[in-house]
Amino acid sequence: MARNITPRSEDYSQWYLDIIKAAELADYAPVRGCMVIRPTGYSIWESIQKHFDDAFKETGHVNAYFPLLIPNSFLEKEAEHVEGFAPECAVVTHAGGEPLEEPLVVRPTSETVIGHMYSKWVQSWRDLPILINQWANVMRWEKRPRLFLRTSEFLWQEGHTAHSTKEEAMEETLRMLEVYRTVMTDILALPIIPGEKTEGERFPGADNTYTCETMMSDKKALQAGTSHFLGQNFAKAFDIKFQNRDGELEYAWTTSWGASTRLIGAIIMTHSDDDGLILPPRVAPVKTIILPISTDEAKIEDVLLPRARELSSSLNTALGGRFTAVDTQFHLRPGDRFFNHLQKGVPLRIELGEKDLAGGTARIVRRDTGERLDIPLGQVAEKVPAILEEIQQSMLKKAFDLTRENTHRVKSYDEFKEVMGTDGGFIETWFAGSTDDEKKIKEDTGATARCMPLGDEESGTCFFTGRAGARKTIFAKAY
RNA sequence: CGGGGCGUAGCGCAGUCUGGUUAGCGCACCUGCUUUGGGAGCAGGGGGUCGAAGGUUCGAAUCCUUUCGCCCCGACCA
Repeated sequence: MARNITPRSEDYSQWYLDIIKAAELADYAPVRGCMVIRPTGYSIWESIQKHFDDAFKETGHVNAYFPLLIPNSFLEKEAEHVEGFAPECAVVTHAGGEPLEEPLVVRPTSETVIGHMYSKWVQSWRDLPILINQWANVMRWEKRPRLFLRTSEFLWQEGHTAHSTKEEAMEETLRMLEVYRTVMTDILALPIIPGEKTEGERFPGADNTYTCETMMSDKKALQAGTSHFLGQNFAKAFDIKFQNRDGELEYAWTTSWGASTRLIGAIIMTHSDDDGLILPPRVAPVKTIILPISTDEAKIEDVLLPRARELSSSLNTALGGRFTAVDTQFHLRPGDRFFNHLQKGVPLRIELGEKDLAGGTARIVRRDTGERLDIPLGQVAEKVPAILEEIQQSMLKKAFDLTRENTHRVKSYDEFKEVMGTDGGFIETWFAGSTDDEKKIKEDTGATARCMPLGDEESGTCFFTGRAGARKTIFAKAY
């Protein structure tokens, strides 16, 4: 048992923070709400980035970089946008030792500056679509920060596209939602429910927002990524116009979509246990750690280390990358070395000691189940990929099962309140209420409308208003 | 911004109510020896302007005033 991690059942928030500390993922920065992402945490982010970036490239997007500072006036060009973001913007008022003529906003998101640039770049229908993504930091001054889930500065990617037709922009919005769903499910092993946001939960300035909602192990919902159909709102605000095939001027249709370092928080809260982090193999920067174990220094040098390096090399070949590391912390005793990698969530630990060598095997220990296997040395490289894959599938299934088991169907508000007051979790129901109705429900129960799941075109009777034609909606308490 | 906690060694804390030796304990760290397949044992050692600033007093970690910060719970949000 870990002695530096509060049990999850005792204090969920503290458990979450303890894991981040024990796994050395992040640390508090001197400025409130800001965090330092430590090397172990950052390598997870790099892995997430790689999988998303590949998926973006496969769907025809290219990367670019837009500046951190945005003229204050840009934000004000889109009424809903400024209303939504102004309260949480950090503003630069001085530079070069003098007050600035116009304050500069540290970007909370980049729709405005990108809209400005797109209007310069777009003249003809031939200039469309523009399919650009950027990896960047953004700043939103949060009242109540939490490591990875909500920090004042965070890292993310934001895709920004412009299209000549509404249909094409809507297709792009849903395509990228599906890209998110796929990577989050297949790589991060998160049980994603893709859906449409209700009006009250929309991105400021969007006609429509789509989301990937996922359940954490405390049964609360986390918004893991969003894709927005911006209509012509930003095109009109920033004058993104093109001449169509008939020679007429039209406003472009734009989209934007983002996912952030919050995903690391999602991985922690979905998969970890009381011993620390558990990483799904496909996202783990180190998938297997090899620990040579012996008290005999000469034996370590002459026999164990060479065998470990050999094994590491054949494992890397089998896994198609540098995914294996050899632990050389010989100043620590074996127990300390086990816990070190256990807490950091490495999916497989391979112990290579004198006893193993004598038997011609290696001991392989699964992080997710603790299961131990003795495998003949010659077969390790061949068998490990399948074991990792099994871990991946098993973790995803476990997470999906939790979601399924904690999703309740209700028909009335009384039932709704009963469920939220006891079991919690997700509530799946029919809803046709207004934004004010959502506020009332939140005041009463703490739950908010998370999304209206896609692919569910049936309609029913609203549990709150009694109206017919209501849409299937998921409610939950959310991060 | 409201409510509740808390600031004493890297981390976790005792001491504060009732002012009084040189401010303690556990873990971690350093050295040595013994150990070593799931978080070792013994011995020795280093490390503190007690969050900050004022005040009361012969004397303040302790009492008074002000202030800064952090954590948790809410409202706002990826």
